[in-house]
Amino acid sequence: MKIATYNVNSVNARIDNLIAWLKEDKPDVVLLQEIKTEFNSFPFFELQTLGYEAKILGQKSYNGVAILGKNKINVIQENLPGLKDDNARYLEADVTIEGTKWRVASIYLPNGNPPYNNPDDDSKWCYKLKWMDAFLEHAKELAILRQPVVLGGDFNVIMTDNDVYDPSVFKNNALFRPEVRKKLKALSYLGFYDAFKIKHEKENGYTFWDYAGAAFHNDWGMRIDYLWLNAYAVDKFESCEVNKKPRCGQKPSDHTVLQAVFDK
DNA sequence: ATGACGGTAGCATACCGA
Repeated sequence: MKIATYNVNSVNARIDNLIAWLKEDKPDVVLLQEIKTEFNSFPFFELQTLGYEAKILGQKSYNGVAILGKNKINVIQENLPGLKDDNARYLEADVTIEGTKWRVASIYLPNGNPPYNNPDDDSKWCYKLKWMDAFLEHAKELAILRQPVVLGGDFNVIMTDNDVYDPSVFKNNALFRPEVRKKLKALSYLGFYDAFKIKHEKENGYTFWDYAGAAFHNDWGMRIDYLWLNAYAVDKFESCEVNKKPRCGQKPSDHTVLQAVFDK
């Protein structure tokens, strides 16, 4: 059983890449971020042809999250409870696979910059902190579920110096400030495990490389996409890998796929 | 200190991302 997360940077601009990857890797559940489209323009048909049902929380131009599955998807939560949010960034569902009901969420956490490039405007930074607080409050509810839980997506947080090609460049960046690192770390105190780090202590695990300046070629990347597992999911957990192939071809997203394999 | 590149809306160029 394979669960993957992929920030596609527009599902319609990426449809060929997405289909090629789905055909090759055949994940059972896919968490998509930045689909950048609403319901009427989402490629439901193309995905159905490959055997995937899709549930989406869409938005025109920006943001938007989706969950794809080979099995029936029951949406549990659209947007975070207790947060008034104009952006489509959170979708949670139950998916039953071979008799086990999995709780999954597709998460697109706010970027939070400026103040990095405009110290006078802290609105986006404050929005990120508020969003993370609402997410952690909700994660406390998810932490008591007695079923496997996988929280995946683009968290827009670089947790350690090892997770970015040059920590000094990102010192004051909203992705790397101590406030957001501390908040994401709190997820582990709630009993969620960083799937990639369980299996890979030393590897950088980059999931994003900027389009500009040959960043991918030079491996100037960062690890900002995560799969967080509760204890029930860890029980079934077998492996977690970054798949760089979707970042290599024609017209790639600036992110790539992070996937985890489970025993049933 | 910052948007090179790339996507969207919509038709020129502004806004957004990390």
